[in-house]
Amino acid sequence: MDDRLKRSVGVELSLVTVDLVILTIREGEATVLLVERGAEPFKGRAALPGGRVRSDETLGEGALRELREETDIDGTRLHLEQLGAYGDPGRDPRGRVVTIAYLALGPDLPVPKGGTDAAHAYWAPVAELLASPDTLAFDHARVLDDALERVRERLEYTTVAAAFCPEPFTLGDLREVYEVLWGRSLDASNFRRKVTRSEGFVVDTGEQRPQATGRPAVLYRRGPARLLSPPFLRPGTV
Amino acid sequence: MDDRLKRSVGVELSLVTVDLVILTIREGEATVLLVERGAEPFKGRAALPGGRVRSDETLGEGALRELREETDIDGTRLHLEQLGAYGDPGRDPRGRVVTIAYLALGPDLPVPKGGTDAAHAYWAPVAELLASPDTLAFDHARVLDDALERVRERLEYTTVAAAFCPEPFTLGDLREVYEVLWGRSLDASNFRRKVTRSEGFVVDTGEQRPQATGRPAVLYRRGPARLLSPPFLRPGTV
DNA sequence: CCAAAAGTGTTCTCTCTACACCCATGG
DNA sequence: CCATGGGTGTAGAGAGAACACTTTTGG
Repeated sequence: MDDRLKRSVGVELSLVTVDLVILTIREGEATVLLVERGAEPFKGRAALPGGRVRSDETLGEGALRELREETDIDGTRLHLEQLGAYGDPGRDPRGRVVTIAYLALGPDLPVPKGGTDAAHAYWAPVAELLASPDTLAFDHARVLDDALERVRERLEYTTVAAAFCPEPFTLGDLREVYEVLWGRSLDASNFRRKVTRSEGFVVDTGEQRPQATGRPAVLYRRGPARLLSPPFLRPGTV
Repeated sequence: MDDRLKRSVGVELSLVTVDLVILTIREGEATVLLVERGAEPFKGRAALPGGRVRSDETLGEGALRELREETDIDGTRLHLEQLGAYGDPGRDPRGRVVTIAYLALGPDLPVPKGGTDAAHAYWAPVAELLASPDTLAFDHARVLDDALERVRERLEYTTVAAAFCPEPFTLGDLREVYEVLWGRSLDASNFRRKVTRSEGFVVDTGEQRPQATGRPAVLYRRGPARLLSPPFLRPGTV
């Protein structure tokens, strides 16, 4: 921090942090990565991973660094986008703390246990957290809520759903992402048409994967398209 | 700021500001409210109105306060939403400054001249600013760019377009908002059907307004609906 | 053969689009 | 009467919803 800045503004400074909402699908449930806080405030409570932004990095770089430090996940392979800023006075008992929340979406990833900073990181089902919001430290329940709504909306207008699937994936895998996050079942045949007719959403690998039961499914990879047009609107929002 | 916080984090603190992108339509052009900066850095340059967030207010309250102080506009009657956080190192020569940008949409408003803080506030056409981005201080050209794209998207999925029209307004007025911001002309009859069939978008007042030329138009007010479903997709995005 | 999931086809409906056409006003 | 913008009607194309039906595997 530049000395001139400190002098000119006196004590009107804030602590700025980044928090990460890292979502994935595990065993048919939307799941978020949490850490157990090791320091006050909220020591011992569950919280979103995050930390202070350094003065020589962008907000996005800070998010990637915290992701690596706290969870040992390489974020460059995840979908990462800014969710918003949270700065209500009183959201942190220490005083004014503004946090920039980031949304990270990825396939089910193993979280290393033991040895590292990430030792205390674990996956938790989103549904339970939203049902009892006081589980989470700070205003993280609200951040999580906003993140989920953002994801549901992103599924409608973009191809990010594929970010949840480890490659290669079947159209059934992809459909499960929508079904879990939207909380409703979709017609498999209409879903197939929608996805395969959206240019650049998925790419056929030519390979197949035998299923636990039923006919083997063709395997796909993520395509180059990022936006869905026309969009894939949630049924029942009308 | 709590003393504990200052001690615990040392100098890793940032200045947090809010910046406002206040958009309106004036004479058929998208227009943004700017101020001439009265202090370094960028003294004398055009910039988005904004300022420091106080420690006892929310980010949104800070945005409303700055709006009032710098432009004398009562923001409670505008559409106000958070756009995002901008915090690249180097965006402010004084050091690390994180700004939370807010988007404000409203009808063409008179800006008071003289006497107040708002004396140096004025409307500027957006097109010229985007064509020569170095006109604006800091990274405000990028913020403005993001704001415009956000607005164009909001027009598709929400009823905010009506926020640009002083009440009561005609469907021609409303259509102009779309045409100006999307940069293309729309079929008037299809537009009418779309709007009047979207429940709660506009409310018929029963009154009429004589036009400069042609048949008088029915006057409407904003309806209670905030979301458009089905959305009103931009033509040609496909 | 049966269950289950993949994948195809069909029909109905709704929306968007384009464009023709009528209405009401000022000049 | 004419130009102009408001407002209505209509035919065609395309997308989505619902659902019947076929295919391909494991058990």
